[in-house]
Amino acid sequence: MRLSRFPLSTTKETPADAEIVSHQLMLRAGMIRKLAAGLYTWMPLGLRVLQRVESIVREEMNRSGAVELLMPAVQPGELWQETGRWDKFGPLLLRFRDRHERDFCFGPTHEEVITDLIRREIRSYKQLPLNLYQIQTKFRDETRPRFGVMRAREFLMKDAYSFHLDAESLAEEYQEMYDAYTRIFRRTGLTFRAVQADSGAIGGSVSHEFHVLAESGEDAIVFSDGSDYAANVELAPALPPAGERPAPGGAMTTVDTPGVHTMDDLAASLDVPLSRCLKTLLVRGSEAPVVALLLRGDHSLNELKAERHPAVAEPLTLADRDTIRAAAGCEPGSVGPVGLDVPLVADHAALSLADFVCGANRDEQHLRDVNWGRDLPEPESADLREAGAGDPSPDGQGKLGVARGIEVGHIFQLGTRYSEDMNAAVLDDDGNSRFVHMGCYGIGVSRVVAAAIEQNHDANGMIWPEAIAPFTVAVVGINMHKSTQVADTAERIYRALLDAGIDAALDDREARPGVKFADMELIGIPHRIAVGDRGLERGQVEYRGRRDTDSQEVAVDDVVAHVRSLLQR
RNA sequence: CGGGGUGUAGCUCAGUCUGGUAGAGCACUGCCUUCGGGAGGCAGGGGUCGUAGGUUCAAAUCCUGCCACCCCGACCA
Repeated sequence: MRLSRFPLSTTKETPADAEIVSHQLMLRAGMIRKLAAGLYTWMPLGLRVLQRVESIVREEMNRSGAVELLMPAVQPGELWQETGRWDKFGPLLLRFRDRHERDFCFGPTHEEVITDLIRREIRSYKQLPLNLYQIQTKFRDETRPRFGVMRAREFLMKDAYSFHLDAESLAEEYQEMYDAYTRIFRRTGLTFRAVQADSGAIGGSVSHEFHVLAESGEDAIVFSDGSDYAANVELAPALPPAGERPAPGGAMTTVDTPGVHTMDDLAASLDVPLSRCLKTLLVRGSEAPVVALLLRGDHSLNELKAERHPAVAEPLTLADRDTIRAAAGCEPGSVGPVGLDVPLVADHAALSLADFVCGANRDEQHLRDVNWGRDLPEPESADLREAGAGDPSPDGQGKLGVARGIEVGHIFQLGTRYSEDMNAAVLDDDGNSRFVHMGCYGIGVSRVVAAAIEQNHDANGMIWPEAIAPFTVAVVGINMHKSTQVADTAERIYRALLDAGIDAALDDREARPGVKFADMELIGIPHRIAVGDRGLERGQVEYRGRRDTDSQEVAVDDVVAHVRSLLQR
């Protein structure tokens, strides 16, 4: 590509409405342009990256035996009525009517359409297993689209659906997809992790998310340093502490704690570690109006775990100030379990405390040296807290570390949920009709692009992994409109790179060198060859990798081989 | 949906408090100089100041409604 004929449109200034670095850089580099909230045009530069990701996904899906098709983006509402999701999906589903007043929606996902297709097409177990996928634009009417294409309303998704006679076949295909996803994300050059994810009503570890690791990720994931255990933190169990609870020491006493309303205040004012304070959270109960959840002061509540506890009402609702005063007789900062007449559920770690500090259920007072069994009854125990760094791994091997990730892929065993609702069945070898088992497998293709930037950038801009870079090499002509020597050499190198099968850009714009360098760094081209009169006098050009701090001189005739050797690494 | 914020040139923003002829930088066009790390000079084009109404001799500025966008949260997978 000759950049003189390519609509590159970079800016020095960061657009005011972009919050995260990938969004800022994509706008500054001219990769995307906003049309409306959550709707973006992919400019030629951005589209090149998007298509590279798309190609990798397509190649590996095909390699895995999945077969590509393309379904309509617009879907009839009646299909969604069949599965009950017309109502359940709520405003996330963009609905509209055609001229005959029939209901339609713009597809946010395609389980209904593909299941409808399969029930018409597939009659026999001999036609199974089958895995069909598409790469297509989806629309989800998010209440708050944000972060550019990271969470857009319209986005590009690869969605695959597999169909099987039984659960065993589904499990095999699931593993096939797990392996394919691993190859896909490995090929993009990104650092990623597959983690166990919330599997909803189905149970077992039959759902995995694939996360690109990045500090700015919205999800926390935990992983063991002693095994391959990795999970979304919302799912990771926190093991009960090993060892016996220490014996009680001195008698319980009441202390005045004026102005103390937070756990940090409490630990500081009484000079006890946070880990020996007890946090009491009042939430709405499923039977009792209020239930107290007890946690160690340094632990935080895992909302998913709390919500799944039978005593807790769904959805999880923290008690408001009035409810707290009615139940405990004090302000939120002084609530404690001693003498509190509501059901108590204690996290395992909280239950192994001795001589702890907690609220006294009187304003501005707390209790010291409180002990389970002695000063109050032993409460029910449960796993309520968020697992954290340093915790033992749930599989018993190693300790947990915590990282942040961006969810770019999700694979799931659906079972017969949709096939039953929509009556998608085949005949087995005994002639019996059986509902097909289904799996679904998604990749947020456009989100991968943003995630790649979140993970790979510096003060000068983006740093693309070679596999998804918009161009692999930039040939920058220094003042090439003034020097035929430079123009000819740059042109020759550019053509030689193309002939070698390397995706090169020739920066033949009539711009100053500093502008060109800055642009090539902003748009993150992995390799750069600068051609200028100064070096050509000695038969040399300059090579510089995007992460390098210095350039190196390479003979004009060797530069293509030089780049090629770097690419083969 | 709740809370907060912002709407002035393509972009980043000043001007609004205290009403009185629409501004700067970047970008863009032309000319000159310069040109191996986001050049300088001169000249120029570009605005119904988000929108509708109101107050006023006079509104970007004050008042009211509406719209759009952004942030936090809840929601969603």
